[in-house]
Amino acid sequence: MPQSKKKPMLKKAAAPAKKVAPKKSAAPASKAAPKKEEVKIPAKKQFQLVRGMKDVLPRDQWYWKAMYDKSQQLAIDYGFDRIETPVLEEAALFMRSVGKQSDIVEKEMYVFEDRDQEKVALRPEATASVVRAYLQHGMWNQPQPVKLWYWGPMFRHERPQSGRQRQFTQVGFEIIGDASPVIDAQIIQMAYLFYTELKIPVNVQINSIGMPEDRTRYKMELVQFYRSHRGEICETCKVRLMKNPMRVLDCKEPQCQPIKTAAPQIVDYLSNESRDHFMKVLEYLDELNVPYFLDHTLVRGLDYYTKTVFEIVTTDGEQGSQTALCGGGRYDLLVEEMGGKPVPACGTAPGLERALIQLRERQIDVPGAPAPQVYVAQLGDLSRRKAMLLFTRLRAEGILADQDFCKNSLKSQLESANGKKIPFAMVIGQKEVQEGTVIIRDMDSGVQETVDFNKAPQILKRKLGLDSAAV
RNA sequence: GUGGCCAUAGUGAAAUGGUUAUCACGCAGGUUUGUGGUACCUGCAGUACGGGUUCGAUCCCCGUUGGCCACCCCA
Repeated sequence: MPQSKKKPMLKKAAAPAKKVAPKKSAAPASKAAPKKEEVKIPAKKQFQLVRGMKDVLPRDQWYWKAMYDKSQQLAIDYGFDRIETPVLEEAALFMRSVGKQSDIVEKEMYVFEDRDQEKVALRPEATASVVRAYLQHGMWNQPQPVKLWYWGPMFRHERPQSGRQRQFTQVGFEIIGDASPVIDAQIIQMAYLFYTELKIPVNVQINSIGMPEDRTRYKMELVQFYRSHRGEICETCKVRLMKNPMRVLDCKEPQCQPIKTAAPQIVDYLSNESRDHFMKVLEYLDELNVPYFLDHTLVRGLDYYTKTVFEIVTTDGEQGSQTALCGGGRYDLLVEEMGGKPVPACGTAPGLERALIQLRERQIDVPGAPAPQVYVAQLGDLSRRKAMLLFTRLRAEGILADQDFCKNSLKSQLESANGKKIPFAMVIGQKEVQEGTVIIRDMDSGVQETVDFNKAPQILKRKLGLDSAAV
């Protein structure tokens, strides 16, 4: 018997298909216009999330709100305007900006043809979209720099882990139209404040990768240096040397560490201009009391970065897993590369799922749901009507009341009130309806008082210390 | 993308190649539809999916799906 319990619903769904036709020849007969691939729906299927996707459940909503509020506050304080760009863009946009060779585009991007055979992509990041919008809407005609912030889902097809999903959320701050190191410093400060003001301890790691010319000279030196140590380095590094030399600096193989430390550093190959810029950024950060660690091995995976690059990482190195909470940097060439005039820019993008993990693990308090001040209980249909009316009046008075008018037993209603630690309960039964009264019960002491129905809200206010006369 | 570990009610755990898969929390209801916190009773809910081995699989094997870890990379 018990087994049959789940089936009815499923049966219903399957029923039409069942008897419709002898079916063998049914398929060819249909018009077969755009030739759809069949989506098979197994009869007993338990639907699960698509890999790498996540539900945001009620228990996390207040964390999300705290992060959103913090982002918005920073945006307002620093004079950013909100922008929202679509999740879907022309695939070529990211190939151009993020880089065709980059891992993000090459092996992680969701690219597909839509029904018009248009090549589209789910955005793997949003800087490219923001720059696209800057150009498309002629924002260079506005006072420069243009400061924009966004919040939304990004998509990368990677192997999921904790703190790494295929759909994840980023908030971003972009400043387009100014080359000054002040901008870099402010962007970094904002990212830093985002975490520290949420009580998440973090470290800022910073480096400058200069302009392409600087890098070309550096890469030659680096390759030459590594060649002279060819015997000592790991296999992957040998490959990296050919494909993308600067990646050797990311290597975690123990055998490569000594070579890495001894390797030439990019800072020594910067042009005077790049070097001055970097020094200025550091000076501003000193002045702003934003602590940072210079990390000459920090190179980032997006092709568009120039000069300043930085990452914000967790301070607890518990597991090596997903310590990078936020990345960012300057991208002075991107706007031009995307078809605009040469316009310098700089930005950052905190990853919110990773911040969320920190908030949870550190059990950081964030503002939660406002607590109900009174619970309205009723017995029977007649009193339920009065109780509903009372609830409405309480609400009009600005008192947050809780209730379960769908419940019948007083016991379970008080149980519910107790469970939520609500300080007062109001009880209406037959007798009270008759008398035009309502019982106010102090849930802590159990002391009860019968008061006039119409005066109940005011009396409760007094008990709650909200008496307007007292103000 | 590569490699490894894993999958039992909503949650956290336990158990077994053979009757009805156990416990706690949770949720619903009850202990004379008028009183919560403690107590007691009842109920709800599960072996991810598909295949194989077997007389018999939740347990062993394979595949799928999903999670986790490391790498790659990144947020």
